[in-house]
Amino acid sequence: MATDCANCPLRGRPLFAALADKDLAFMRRFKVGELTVEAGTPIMMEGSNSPQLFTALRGMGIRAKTLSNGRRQVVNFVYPGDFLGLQSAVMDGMRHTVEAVTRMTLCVFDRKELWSLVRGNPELAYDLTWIAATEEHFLGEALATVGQRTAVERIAWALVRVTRRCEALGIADAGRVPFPFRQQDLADALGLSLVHTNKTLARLRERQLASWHDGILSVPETEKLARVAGMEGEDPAERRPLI
Amino acid sequence: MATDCANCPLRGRPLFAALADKDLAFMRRFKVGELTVEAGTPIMMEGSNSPQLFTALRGMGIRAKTLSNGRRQVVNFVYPGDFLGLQSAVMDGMRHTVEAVTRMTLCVFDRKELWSLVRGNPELAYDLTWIAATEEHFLGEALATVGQRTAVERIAWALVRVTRRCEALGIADAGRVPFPFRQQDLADALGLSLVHTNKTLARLRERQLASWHDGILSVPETEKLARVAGMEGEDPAERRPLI
DNA sequence: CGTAACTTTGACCTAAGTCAAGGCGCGTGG
DNA sequence: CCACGCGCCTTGACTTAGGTCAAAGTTACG
Repeated sequence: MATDCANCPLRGRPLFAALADKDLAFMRRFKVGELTVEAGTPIMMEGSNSPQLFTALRGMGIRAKTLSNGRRQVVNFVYPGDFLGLQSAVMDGMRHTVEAVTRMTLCVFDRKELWSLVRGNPELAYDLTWIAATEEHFLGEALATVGQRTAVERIAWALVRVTRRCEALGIADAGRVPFPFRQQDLADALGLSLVHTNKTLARLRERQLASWHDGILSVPETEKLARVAGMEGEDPAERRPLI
Repeated sequence: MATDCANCPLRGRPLFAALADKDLAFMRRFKVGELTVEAGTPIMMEGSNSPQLFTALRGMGIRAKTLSNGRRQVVNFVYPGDFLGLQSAVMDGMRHTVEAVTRMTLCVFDRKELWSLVRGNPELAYDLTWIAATEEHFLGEALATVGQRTAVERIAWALVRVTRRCEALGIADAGRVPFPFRQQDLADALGLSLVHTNKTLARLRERQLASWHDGILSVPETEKLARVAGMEGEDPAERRPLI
């Protein structure tokens, strides 16, 4: 049975901004159900034009796009609270694939109602723009990372981002956070080869900066790793709207 | 003297979607003036929180961010019709620098009015989201390019994108389009070194696929270059809203 | 137990980076 | 009016970070 938005397990987490009562009411109407998928299931396909929008409630996934030469770029790792499908709604058709990596539960919205949401509820329309702009910002950072940083820096950057995100989500436990992906996924996210990713991770492990086993990433001192990444100047995950 | 939005030289270009009369009226109120800056002028600074938003009317520029190690990532090339400052408005403060590369004319809007725009005019709010989502999509492509393509492919990709953009804008003349940047800028956009960029451009020139002199890029057969880039599956610049 | 999906390691290779030196056009000031 | 300085492009010689190939561990599962 579906959770009521008012009792959403995510809302209230430090990461998410509070929502006014009337906006919550609107959300409730907008939400059409919940979807649970097994690990490995594709949620949205590149090119497809899904009639649904989602918010990840539980579990993790991957956004990726595949080039015509067969190579794959992981665009982002999906964690609870992420909104999926805005591109497909606003442009026409999805521009990347989203796939569940663990079992996931998703909040389902009706795409057709998006317009009525924008029309009827400016706060939520603003939040939507906020989300898109934030995603844009993230991709800018990722681009700068892949374009300008070395392998160690890239990996350190990614691990720090994930750790911070999980901390803000409240799913971190003493520097230990869920990271249920394969090394290949991380490699594809950072434009590195699997082998080099593996070796670089080994070096970070030796230096006691990060270890990652069995889907658990553990970064004892985020600050140290952030210094390795050369990300001193960066803002640590700010509060975001939850739709 | 400022151009009236109704006579905007851009509106009406094939690239841009038409705007309803009442939305135009709204735009007119939203617009507070015009700004002309000389080549080389920074328009928005990383970290700053400019009280203005802009739409590029004439001229070209660069969006870039600088990492703490001093390396620079060019995030995008700015052409007429691009909206500047959404990030700064919605998040807090600009996340990258925007700099004029030629003399530019910008349409100026009052950031404080953004909220009233979202509230009072759902069409425009939707367009705003559209713009952010499109920018996000572009950055995803760029990320995939820098992460997964070789040097030749990257450069070919960038040149094709610019050419297509200019064609849609109606500022292309038989495959010749304005591209007033330095090789260093292109290199920084693609995560390549200046030297390698130069040599790769030379090779494309020899193969008669693209030549670029004195700020003019000329791509005789976009399709051929697109094939070199490995971008067969890609959508050729769709119609976008102009704000 | 066998096999399939990941990770790890070692040996070798190459695309792209770095360094360094010239070239070319333009603006400034002597 | 010339020269010299500066910003940008070009080229060649050499180096290297990271890629590719290949094989052996490790688990998990049927």
